[in-house]
Amino acid sequence: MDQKIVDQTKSGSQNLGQLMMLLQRLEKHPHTFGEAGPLTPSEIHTIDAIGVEKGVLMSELANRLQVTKGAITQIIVRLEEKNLVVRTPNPADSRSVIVSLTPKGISAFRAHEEVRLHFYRELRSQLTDQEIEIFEKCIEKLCTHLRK
Amino acid sequence: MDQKIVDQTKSGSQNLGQLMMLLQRLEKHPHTFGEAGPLTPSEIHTIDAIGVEKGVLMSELANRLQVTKGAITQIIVRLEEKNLVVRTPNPADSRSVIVSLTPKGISAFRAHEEVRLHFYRELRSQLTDQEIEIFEKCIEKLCTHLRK
DNA sequence: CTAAAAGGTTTAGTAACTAAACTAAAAACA
DNA sequence: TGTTTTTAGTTTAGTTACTAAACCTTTTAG
Repeated sequence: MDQKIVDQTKSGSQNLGQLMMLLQRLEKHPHTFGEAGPLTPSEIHTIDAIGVEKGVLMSELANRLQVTKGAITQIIVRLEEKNLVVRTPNPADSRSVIVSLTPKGISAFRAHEEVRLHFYRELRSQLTDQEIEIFEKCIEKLCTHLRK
Repeated sequence: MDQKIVDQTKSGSQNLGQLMMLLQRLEKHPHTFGEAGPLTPSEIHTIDAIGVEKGVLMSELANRLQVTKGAITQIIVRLEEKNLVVRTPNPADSRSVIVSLTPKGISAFRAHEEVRLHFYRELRSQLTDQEIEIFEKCIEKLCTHLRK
């Protein structure tokens, strides 16, 4: 009777596990984005977290990426050497440092955004409007569920 | 007009990015499974890939986990030291080695399976039957899409 | 005005790899 | 059959992406 549900749950959770594995694998190797040379996953991830809007403090970045301040210092040094970000002193508080993207960094950000969008558009093209709606809802649920 | 679709695609791809980040974060720290002590993500992942059915060759394991043979040797040495796996010579081919789970390893496998199932059941409980069906379909599409 | 907190950096150490050189056994070939 | 090539696995040295802890500087609080 409810053996069917048990089996469904099992295969569904396995599929979800599969998906997680594939996503992880996707984000494992360096890729070239825009004018920037090949960037490691954590480099492009950091650029993504800085964003194009305005500068970010080191500590805010550590917060967004959920790593220690020391880790941020290290990766920002590397990105600065590659001319993808700049560090400017914060006029409002001389302890802190504002990190922002250089034009080259912005180009990498845009290129990465484009890759994501392309991927997602491709996926959407294979689904009906109703399916898309439900899928997005599920992803959001999954996210809130993971954040707990 | 189709500005709406553009915006939807953008937010959807951002949600998917969010999901990827959360999944990555989830699989970042060691956890305790069954009788085994705390296991790192790659340790439990390897145990998962070995499975309870029957032994696996080192090379098959490298294949499943998509890492080099050297990486497998290293992690299997560690898992063997922790008494979670055993290496037995392959009677059919003396070059190769069969890896299989010890009772302690099996207990970790089961515990991990249970965590996944619990997580997935929880998610399902928040969705209607129809939503579940569509969600699973989307996950499968996403998987095949990622494997391309 | 001093003590504590907050922002960053530095250093040493770890996990999880890779690439390349290596050994041994099995398969292919000629 | 004997030799070459391939396959299975190991070893080693080096890399990336961290963490934890000690350390400066400023800023904020009592």
